[in-house]
Amino acid sequence: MSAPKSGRPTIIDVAAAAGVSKSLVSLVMRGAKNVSLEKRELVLASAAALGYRPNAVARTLVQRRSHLIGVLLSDLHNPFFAEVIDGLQAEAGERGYSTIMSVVDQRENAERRALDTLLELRIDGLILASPMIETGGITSSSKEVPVVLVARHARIASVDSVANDDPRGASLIVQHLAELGHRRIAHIDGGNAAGAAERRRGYERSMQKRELTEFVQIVPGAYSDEGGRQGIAVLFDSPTPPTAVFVANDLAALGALSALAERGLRVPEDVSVVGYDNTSLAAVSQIHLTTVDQPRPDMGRTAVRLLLERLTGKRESASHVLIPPRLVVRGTTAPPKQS
Amino acid sequence: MSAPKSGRPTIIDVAAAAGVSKSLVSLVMRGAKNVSLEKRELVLASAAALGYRPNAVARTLVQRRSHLIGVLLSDLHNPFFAEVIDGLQAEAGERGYSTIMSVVDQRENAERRALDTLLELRIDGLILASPMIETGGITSSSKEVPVVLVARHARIASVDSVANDDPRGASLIVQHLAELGHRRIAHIDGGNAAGAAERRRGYERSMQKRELTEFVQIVPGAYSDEGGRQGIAVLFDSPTPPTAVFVANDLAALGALSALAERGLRVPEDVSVVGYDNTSLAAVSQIHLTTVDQPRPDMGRTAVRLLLERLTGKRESASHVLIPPRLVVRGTTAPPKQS
DNA sequence: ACTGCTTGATGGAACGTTCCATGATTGTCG
DNA sequence: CGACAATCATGGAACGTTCCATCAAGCAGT
Repeated sequence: MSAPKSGRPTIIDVAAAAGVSKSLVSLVMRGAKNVSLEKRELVLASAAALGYRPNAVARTLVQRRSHLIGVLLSDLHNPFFAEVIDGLQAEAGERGYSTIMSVVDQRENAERRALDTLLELRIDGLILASPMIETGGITSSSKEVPVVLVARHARIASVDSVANDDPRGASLIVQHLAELGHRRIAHIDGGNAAGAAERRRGYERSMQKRELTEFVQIVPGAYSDEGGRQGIAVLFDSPTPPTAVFVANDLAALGALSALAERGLRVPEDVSVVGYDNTSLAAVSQIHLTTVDQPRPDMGRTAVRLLLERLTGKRESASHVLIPPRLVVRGTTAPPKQS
Repeated sequence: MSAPKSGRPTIIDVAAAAGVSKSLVSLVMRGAKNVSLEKRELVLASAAALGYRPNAVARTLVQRRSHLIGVLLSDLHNPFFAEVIDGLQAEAGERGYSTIMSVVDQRENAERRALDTLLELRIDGLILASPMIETGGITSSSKEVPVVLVARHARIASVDSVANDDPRGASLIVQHLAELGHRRIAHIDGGNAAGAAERRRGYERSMQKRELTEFVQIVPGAYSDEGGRQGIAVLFDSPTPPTAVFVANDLAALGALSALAERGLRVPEDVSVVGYDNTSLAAVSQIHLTTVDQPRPDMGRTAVRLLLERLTGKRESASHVLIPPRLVVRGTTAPPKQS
């Protein structure tokens, strides 16, 4: 009630203004119910008048929990993660948690530093949407807070994970193409990028199950424009080119489409092409690529759910969730040409 | 030295283990120089042995500053922001700040809530990469912490901003096309989306300056596939179609390309097309769109720099920075057909 | 009228740091 | 040799909350 005081008003200033104890102000701010209506309104009025804002830092210190979930993101450019984050953020919000994200760039130690920052802020849990981080860092973090890995299969027992069922996605593609009448279905793979091995394996097994083993043809590629181009070069310089190509991901599929166009081959009339990931690129009308969609928001939501199960002590053992993918048929697939 | 104590080790535990005062441990952890080598190593050894990690929450409370920059992001899907964030994060890191991001989704009050969370965490400054937030929210936040607006022109005196020089970008496009020999240069605009008015104005003025006023032709569109398609329909149903089209942004330019292809018009042989934004789409080899690039990482870096100028009290008045764009010539522009 | 219960309100300790004033030990210089 | 710095180390207050034990007042039951 004397000097205007510098800095932001605290609970104590509000208490003084309202003529009550700081404890009571605390109770009101937290919405406790054992407070008389009269005092509650008095306190709220004083708080509003002073422009009081609760200090989450002080609260975190005394409660020893922040209600904050840390998210480490390796790459914002990959539109894949944007939707994972959407789901993640929505689920966290509904459960009373906020998320704070740290994006990691390519520089040395950036991941380590970002991780330290998050852990020093005393986040309650950590979600890693980062394929690059080394296993050592993950396990050591998981000693301090629960950790969930997204979009990457984990071998680590102390850590939960949510990933796409890549073999299943590959099998959906083979099924679609086979049902259209294709038999010469080739695969341009993604090298050793995340999920590439699983997609390759899924393709192979699915071909075998359909007794198309003799038509299995895998050529090396990469998750890039160039990777797709090279794959097409190899496949269509051979004496027995395929009638359909399953390319490891959408970006590579675009490269494949370009390379086919340059060879004068029409899609889908001459060759069918399928990608993987259902990136925004695939939906563009000029491209209109048949591909496989992963329910990305679901993956984010599931990650939060797994984390909270650990936080509330509902589960002790690691849980590894596989999310089923979905085929999205667009304009790059059709029955094979009658020859 | 007695019971193992539950919870994480604190500075006091380290002090006890090393047989020194907590103040000394604090000095060592902060890298102060008035500490003997002997004690420094002793403290570091104990800290490592206990697995001590500094608690940023306690530090923030006593220092009354968090060294945290809050970033509010309206839309992760727009690849535009991904690179802004890259620059932002890099610059902040170099200046000893960490960033925490909150992504806002479409739900009611989401922005308000995200903003509150950030402010309650006592961030030192706020960067808004969010075209949707209402002006009222911005000004009231700017009373608590310095605020910088990215990629949106501000009329607010208390807030700094960094934006692209859209009129300049538009003029680069007109210049490029004019130098190729085009005179009938049309513009498909972006309605009232961010920057659209500036691009339209830039186009118009630049045409006038080159004495091409009689060829100015603006048709309504939108920042979308469909917007571009509609623009093409209007332009090429007219008796005097243009030889070149400047489309308001890349996505709309894609729609325009599709629509032109459907009409049997070749790009760039029959018509030249230019987009704006240099999104990853534009670089894809199948599209290879001539467009205008905004130095997005620079915009992020500049935003942080503006913020820190305010934080350190180096500047009091608002600063509004315009970043110059750059023309990226690819395969969708060529000299007009001789007719 | 006394006990015990409920409701509403309170003061003080605690959370894990940093900062400040001060203390102890040594070295330097006239 | 005494005074005075310089160097290294320390204890306690403060930061803004929450939590806990406690208390005052009112009320019901016997």
